Amino acid sequence: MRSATPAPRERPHSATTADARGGGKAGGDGTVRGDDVAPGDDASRGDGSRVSGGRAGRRPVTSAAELERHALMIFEERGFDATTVDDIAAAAGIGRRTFFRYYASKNDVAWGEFDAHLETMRAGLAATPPDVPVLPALRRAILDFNTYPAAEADWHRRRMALILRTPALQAHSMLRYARWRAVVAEFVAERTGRGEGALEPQAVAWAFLGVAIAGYEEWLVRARADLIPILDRALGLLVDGLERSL
Amino acid sequence: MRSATPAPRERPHSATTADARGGGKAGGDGTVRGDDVAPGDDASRGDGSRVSGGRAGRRPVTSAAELERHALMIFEERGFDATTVDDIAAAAGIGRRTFFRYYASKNDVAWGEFDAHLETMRAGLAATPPDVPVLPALRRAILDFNTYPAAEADWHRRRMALILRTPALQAHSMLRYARWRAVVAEFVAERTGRGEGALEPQAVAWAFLGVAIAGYEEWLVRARADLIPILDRALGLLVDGLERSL
DNA sequence: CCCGGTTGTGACACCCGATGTCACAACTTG
DNA sequence: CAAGTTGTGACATCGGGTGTCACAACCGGG
Repeated sequence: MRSATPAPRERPHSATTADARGGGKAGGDGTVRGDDVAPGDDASRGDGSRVSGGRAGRRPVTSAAELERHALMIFEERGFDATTVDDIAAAAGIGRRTFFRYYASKNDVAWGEFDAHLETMRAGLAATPPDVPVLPALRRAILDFNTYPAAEADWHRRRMALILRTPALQAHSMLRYARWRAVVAEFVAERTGRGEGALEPQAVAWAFLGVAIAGYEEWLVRARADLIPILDRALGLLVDGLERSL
Repeated sequence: MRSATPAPRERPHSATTADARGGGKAGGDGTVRGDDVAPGDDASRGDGSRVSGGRAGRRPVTSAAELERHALMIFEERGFDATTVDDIAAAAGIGRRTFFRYYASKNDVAWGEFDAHLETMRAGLAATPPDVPVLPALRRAILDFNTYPAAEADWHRRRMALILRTPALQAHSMLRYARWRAVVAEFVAERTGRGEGALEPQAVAWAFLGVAIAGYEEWLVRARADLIPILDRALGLLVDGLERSL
């Protein structure tokens, strides 16, 4: 889901991209930050064969996933705040302006294709048998939502560590969380026959979001632990009642 | 707590402040946004009497509270994003740079003296009799924390509406919430004998934060409702157990 | 093989939030 | 009045984000 690198082609006329500095009214001397990295270290195709799937127009130079990889590595190496968009763009071999066509902001890179993933949770909740009570249904759906193939576990951990430990990203994540909560609230509203904006669905959504994040933070602290059991314990606090669990 | 306007004095040599535009290398034509508003509409003292409390140095031209008032009004009128820091500074009759000496960012204006207020909650929790169970103690403390004098109710509503409905502020608020959660978690940790960073204290803090915000949102929707009963109902969801309340 | 339509990129120009620096204003105390 | 202290304003600079426009690269069809 995360590695769909499009068919790579060799880059003709790539001479200009080295000095790809956007913005900056400053007529200065250049301040070349990133070095001229090849856009992808994937296997390069020798011939100029046409592999395009009948799609019109110029082929993308990179992909959102590849940008995300570059960005995450630089973030980890230099820190999120100290990394400029130009750094990421240069590392990916694209211009600054192009970066913003893949991601709306520097913050958004960290979350990748969260929204698409979220849709699967919505669908999963909608498909829950009606005889499963609301809270256990949520518990199950949230666990599923956060279940990743083992191969991606390390990647996921690094991504979440970045998100949950960088203040700017913590803040920005609120907007993602809002959509996540909307999905949960929608389900609770439908199940309990209340309006989606009513207190109970919203409160439940908030509460589940909160304990889930607490679970994530616990997971990040425990070096080699599995996420799911911890998350399950956190969700259990709500499902079984806080009082009984303290 | 919020209205401590310092003794106003007439402003000598105020001629320059009209064109108080900071930054901007642009040698453009000016783009004068805010009009030259008087810094405070409070009663002006005629004589130049010395009322200072023995404090050395130049007296502040304005105050954080006054800036907050100006800012909130402009935000409501023009929208948060469309309001520039220069607008606020101009309205308050100060320079842009001076604004940032009162508040670290445009976002921070909205929250005012939240941190100071938070300390009282910490103290209140610490002073809770040990025979009161954890969850009811939290419920009580949170209600107290959000109890404002009736005179400030409208002000508080407007402030929270701004915060909870402006994406940029929603995001930024995460950082305030983190400190709020830390206070709650500290209390729970002490009561339950766990580490402050352990899963349960953090989860409880998150959950209470969440339902409290849900309560606030409900309050904002209901035009003339009181905050406290709604908030109490939201907190009750956790204290009494989610399941029993759905 | 050129031609128009489509899609992606790069350069340029700007806006605005935020920060460091420094000179100067205003006030207190001696 | 001089010296020390505190607040303010102007200047310069950085970096994220956006609109615009020309151009590149690919498609199909004539």
